Amino acid sequence: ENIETSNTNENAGRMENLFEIDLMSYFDESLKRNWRGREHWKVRNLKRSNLFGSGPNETNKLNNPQNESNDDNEKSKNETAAKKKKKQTEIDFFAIDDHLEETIFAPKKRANIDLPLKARTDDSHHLLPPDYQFSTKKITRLFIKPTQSMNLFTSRRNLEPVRMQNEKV
Amino acid sequence: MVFQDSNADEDVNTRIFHSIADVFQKAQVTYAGHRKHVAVLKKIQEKAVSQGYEAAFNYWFNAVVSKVLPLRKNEVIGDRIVKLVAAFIASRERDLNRDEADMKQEETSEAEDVFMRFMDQFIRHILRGIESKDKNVRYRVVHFLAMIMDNIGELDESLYNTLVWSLKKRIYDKEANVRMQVVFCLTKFQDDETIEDDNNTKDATKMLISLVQNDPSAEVRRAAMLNLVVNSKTLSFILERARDTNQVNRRLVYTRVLKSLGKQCFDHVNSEIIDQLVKWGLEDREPLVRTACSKLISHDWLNLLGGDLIGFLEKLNVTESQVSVEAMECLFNTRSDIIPKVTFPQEIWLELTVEISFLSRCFYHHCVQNQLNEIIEKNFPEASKWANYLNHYIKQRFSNEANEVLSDADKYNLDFIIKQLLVIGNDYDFSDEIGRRAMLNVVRNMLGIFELSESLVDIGLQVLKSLSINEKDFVTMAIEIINDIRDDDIERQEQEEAILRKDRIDSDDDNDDDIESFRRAVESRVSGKSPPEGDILKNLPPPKEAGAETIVVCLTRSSHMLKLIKMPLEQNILITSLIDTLITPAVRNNDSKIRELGVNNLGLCCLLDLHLATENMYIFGMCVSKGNSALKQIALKVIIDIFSLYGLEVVNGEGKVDSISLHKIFYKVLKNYDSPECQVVAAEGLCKLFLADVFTDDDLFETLVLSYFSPVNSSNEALIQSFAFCIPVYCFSHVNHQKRLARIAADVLLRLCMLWEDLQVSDDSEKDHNAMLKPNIILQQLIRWIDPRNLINQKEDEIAKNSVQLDFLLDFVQILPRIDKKETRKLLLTNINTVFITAEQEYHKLKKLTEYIEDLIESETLDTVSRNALQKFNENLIKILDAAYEKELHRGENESTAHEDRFYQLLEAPGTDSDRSVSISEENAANGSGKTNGEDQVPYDSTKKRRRPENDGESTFFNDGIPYTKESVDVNMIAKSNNESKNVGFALPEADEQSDDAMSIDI
DNA sequence: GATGTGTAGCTATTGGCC
DNA sequence: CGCCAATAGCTACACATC
Repeated sequence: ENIETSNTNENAGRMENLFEIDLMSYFDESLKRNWRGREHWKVRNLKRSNLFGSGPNETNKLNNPQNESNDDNEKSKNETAAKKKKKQTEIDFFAIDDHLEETIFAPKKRANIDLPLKARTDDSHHLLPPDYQFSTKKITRLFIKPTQSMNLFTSRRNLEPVRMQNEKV
Repeated sequence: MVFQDSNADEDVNTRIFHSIADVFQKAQVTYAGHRKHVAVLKKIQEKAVSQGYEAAFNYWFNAVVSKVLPLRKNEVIGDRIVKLVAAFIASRERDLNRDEADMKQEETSEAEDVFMRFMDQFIRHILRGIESKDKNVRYRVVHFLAMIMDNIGELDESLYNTLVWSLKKRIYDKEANVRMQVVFCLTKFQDDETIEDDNNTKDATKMLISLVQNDPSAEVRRAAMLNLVVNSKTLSFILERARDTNQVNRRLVYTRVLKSLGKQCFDHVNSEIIDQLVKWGLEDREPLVRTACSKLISHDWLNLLGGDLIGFLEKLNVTESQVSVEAMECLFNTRSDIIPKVTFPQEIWLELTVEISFLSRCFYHHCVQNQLNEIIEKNFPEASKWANYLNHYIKQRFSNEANEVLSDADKYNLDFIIKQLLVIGNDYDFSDEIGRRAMLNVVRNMLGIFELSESLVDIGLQVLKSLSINEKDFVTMAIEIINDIRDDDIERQEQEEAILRKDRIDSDDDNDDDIESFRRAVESRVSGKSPPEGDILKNLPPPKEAGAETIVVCLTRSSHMLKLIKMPLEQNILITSLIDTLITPAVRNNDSKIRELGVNNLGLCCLLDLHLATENMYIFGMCVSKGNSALKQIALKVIIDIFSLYGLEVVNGEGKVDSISLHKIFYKVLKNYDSPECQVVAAEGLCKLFLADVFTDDDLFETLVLSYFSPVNSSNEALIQSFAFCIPVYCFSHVNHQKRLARIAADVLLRLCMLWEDLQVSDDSEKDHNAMLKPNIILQQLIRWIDPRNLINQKEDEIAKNSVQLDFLLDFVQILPRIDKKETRKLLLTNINTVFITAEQEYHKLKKLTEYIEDLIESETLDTVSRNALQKFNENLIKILDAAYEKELHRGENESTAHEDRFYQLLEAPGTDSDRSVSISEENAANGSGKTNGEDQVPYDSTKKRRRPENDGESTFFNDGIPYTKESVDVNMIAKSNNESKNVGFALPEADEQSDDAMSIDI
């Protein structure tokens, strides 16, 4: 009996550990592009799990599959037509258009064709800030005893001194 | 041929036109036949010239080109014609050069004149469009120019000036594509300056340098980067792009710039920069950049150096390098073919250089990682020999003559070599007892060396631990080393003293005194009493303790030792005595360095014993609130680590520090932007503690979130990045976490909006303006954080039922009227449609929300944008509401009718006052906290009420109306808690009372 | 300024070629 | 065997549109 229970405990612990590690790498993976924070976070990150209707409109679409296919056909037709139009327009170099140059060389008047002054210089020189490489690993490590780390996700309210990792220098 | 001789002027004219048009007509369709087309054009031109119709040719040529100018970028027709013209011009110029080479002087000058006239008028013609209001025309003009730049020949000076002047103006064109082509043009003007002229960089180059840094378009910067001439002045501007915000630009530094630099790179770029570049490359967030960098190192550079790894390490300046470990790892991993070629002959171990020792360390590590045991055996000696080698270098470094013989650089290098040997030793196979003992001896002796550098102490102790039988053995040995150092010092002091006295005594002719004073000195040291005064005057006071320097040395060793152990304190008397004899006195010491080390040591001990930690929380708290910056930071780390380990057990109890006091300390540190480093520690630490559910206080969490958005912290990169990582991890890791944010989100938003509005009117220029995010961005961010779809471990139906965003919206619509400016409200309202609402959510909440929304639509004086957004939202909401109603009906049928009745009531009497006053919070109290496993002890409702604007003054932390400024932490709370409990609080004096004296506390 | 579409700049694979 | 084009597929960025 004893052996068995200890085994199951061990397994449970192992599972927990796996779970913890999984979660850690999940967050590291999904947040690694948001490191600059604030205005630099991008919408594309953490792709919404579109497993199910991701919005109120979804129901409508599901109700009218026929319309959709029709739309699709029309769309594809329109698209190809538009593309052909764009690509097919040839220029008639024989036609003489006296007004062409008047218009294309027309003085700019007031139309501003210049970059606004404040956009011409940038204090950051468009360079990335130093990357402090925050990660679950960094977060879980103790500050003054980096060889020891805590569990974040499992064992809420923690926290036995878990996992001593001797790290190489 | 289309045109033939004709007498009629008009006729020739039109024929020229038609001929040209014909070529262009055909050339626009395909690139095929361009060579022929160019030839035809040349023929036409020659014929026209020969007939005296040169001007006509030029005129019609311009005319057809004009037709192409309005074509936008990537329009193939435009591209083809541009290429055609460029090919024509290039061909003409080639002919001229060839003729010149063939010495056909007469013909050449004539043809050259024709060509120059043609170019002159053609360029003048297209330049007419360089400031066209049509961006496409501007684009095509500069496009033409860029393509013909190479073959432009010699220009008339006035035209040259006009051209340069026009281009200079266009580097600030609104359109990035125009600017990009201008860059291509400008590159041609810097060609002749590869010969460096020290103080006279060409205008074109200067402009490109400015553009490479300042242009808002990544593509323009890229163009400038790739086209700048490479010389000592430009190179740093080019290489700097390894940190460009644009991923492609970063990558190109490695795949293009550095690659093509080849060997020059090592000759002209100093090692610090190379190291930095490699570090940036290998640590980049983008895998593509990382692979580009590793490819550069492991293929291009390695081949360039002919596989010379030592040479490579020299280039990196290995002793100073930050990335050499990663670089070597990358090399070994991507080029496994070099592994068998690396060998370490026996002789080498006594002739190590920094590079070789480092290579061996990385190589050893790689072999261990990949279990290449044969290779290890082949190259690395057995343990006892290894110990000898190690000892060889230690002796060399620390022998008595060392100080005279070795330069500082020598010592530095020897330290480096010793470290590498120790790192290898740490992983060595010590199953052979003789080898183990040998190594143990060497390392033990080394650790006893007074002058040993801290990094060697660190790795030395690690090796010692690897060599020890068990942790107790390790601690025994380590403490023995520490005690020896201390005793030696005391002994030395006593000897010195004795010698001093002996000198005196010798002159006094008395020997007995010596022994007598020694006895007294020992006595006083033991008893702690000072000797009688008369003796002090006579003799030097006997030392009770080791000197300051020695204490530092001991504390350094003990802290590195404590870092490595996990055995509970109660099993280890030795450490307890270490605390009494070394650590506690250090904490009380007046020397700040010693005190910091002491606190650090004490902290490490606390991590081994809950009781000790509890006892010392007060001291650590005092250190944070009173200490200088360094001490503050250490103590803060200790507190956080203790909490991380033990949770709240260490506070809140008889004789314990109460957690509110500690909260207050955290607030204070978090808001003290005079010491940003401490802010970061506090932020990261608090995030940890919240994540581990050690802390669950809403107000403290709100402070965290406000810190993230607060403009005063905008320049604290580490803080921002810490939050950018931690807050989402927190929110997405548990429903309760997300709920916590949702509870405070509306309040956060309100405060920040008010702050933002204040900033808008204050005329503190644009800096402050940019320092803060716009409210709509903040809202988006908040909404994202509380989006249940981002939660981990959630099933679909759970997500659909989750109503945190709905709760937030209910708060949101209520704070909305408190935002003064219509503009701000508009910014917020346009984002309302991103909120996640489903029919699975609680019906009454949905219902309530529609009422609020409809109210908003009716009552508010709204601009169209907001109204549209609201109406769109409302439409969706109503649909969902209907669906929810259906569901509710079904459920009602199955379960009880009590609910149903209520819903009917709600439906039938929408919007009546009585209905509205059925407060949401009532429901929340029931639903909000009931399901939370009791983790959220604060009932949803009460927190919320407290936060309602009307009650603001009572107990919210930020009752001064302006969010997050200065001293907005309330003192009441602390005072209150102090009165209530017997807990120990911190008397926190104002800043002016701070002094180091406050630190001399007794335990 | 949110949105969808288009594009540049890659990577990886294939098959033909010397 | 390595080299090259051609091809498909990918993502972050740029552009267009309302």
